[in-house]
Amino acid sequence: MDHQSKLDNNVTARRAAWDLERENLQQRLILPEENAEEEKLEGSLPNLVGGVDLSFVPGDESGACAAYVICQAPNYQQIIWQRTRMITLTAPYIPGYLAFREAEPLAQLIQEQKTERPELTPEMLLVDGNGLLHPHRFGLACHLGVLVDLPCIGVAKNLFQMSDEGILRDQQYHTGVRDLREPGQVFPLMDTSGRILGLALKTTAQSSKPVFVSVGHRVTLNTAKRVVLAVSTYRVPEPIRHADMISREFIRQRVNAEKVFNALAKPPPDPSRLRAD
DNA sequence: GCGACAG
DNA sequence: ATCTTGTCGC
Repeated sequence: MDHQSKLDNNVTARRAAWDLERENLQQRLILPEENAEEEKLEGSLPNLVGGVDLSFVPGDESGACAAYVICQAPNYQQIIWQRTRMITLTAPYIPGYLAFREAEPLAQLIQEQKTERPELTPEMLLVDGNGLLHPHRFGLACHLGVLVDLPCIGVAKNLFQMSDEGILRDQQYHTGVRDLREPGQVFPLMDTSGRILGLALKTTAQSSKPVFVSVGHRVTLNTAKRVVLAVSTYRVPEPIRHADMISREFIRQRVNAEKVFNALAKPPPDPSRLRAD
């Protein structure tokens, strides 16, 4: 048995276990009817919107920084609460199984906030990744939404192509996206059964590329679209953009501190040794 | 077999 | 996700 097939077996075994775990969580997923009272928001916008993201240590498979921010209306550029944490990831990134790598550490940050500052719990949580727009109809936004039981929206920066499902960058897709002119315009992403799994949404006039919005948990696609648009000053919604910047900066600081430490700990190279032989 | 592949 | 600076354009 060669090395490559051992790796393949590990991935296969992992997927089988994760599929069972996913099916259990999936039973707790709540998807409100699109027409049903338009939820609690009823055309209004949430006052507090949360955002989560991870940044990674360059050249390190498991080192990462998790960030969770809460932004406030009206423009959601103001952060009223934030936390970052260095974490060690246990699972590899396998396409379709992102949640099993990222959901747990993010859920911990959110649960801590709910305990320490329950009054700041956001009415909506934005996640970097997909929700229903997923081969198992249960992406990170669904997974995390169920874990913390918060209304949750998935916002991906790239389309997760699922050729078997009819979600692909074909001619129709390119045409539809090219025709997005104004912020708020969408191109529906439909699977082969005719179900709309998500939207390619143009968030700002400047951005040529849309973001890919899908329902996570306890939210309708209409509300998801409305909220994402409302919290977007730039292409990426503010809460996610801030979580991204904060976690990146944390990593950058940490890597720099390491360099300084190593420079002081190791003896500086002795130039005289270069021609000492 | 080939290409695709959220983060 | 990350490796990476400047550069073209509004």
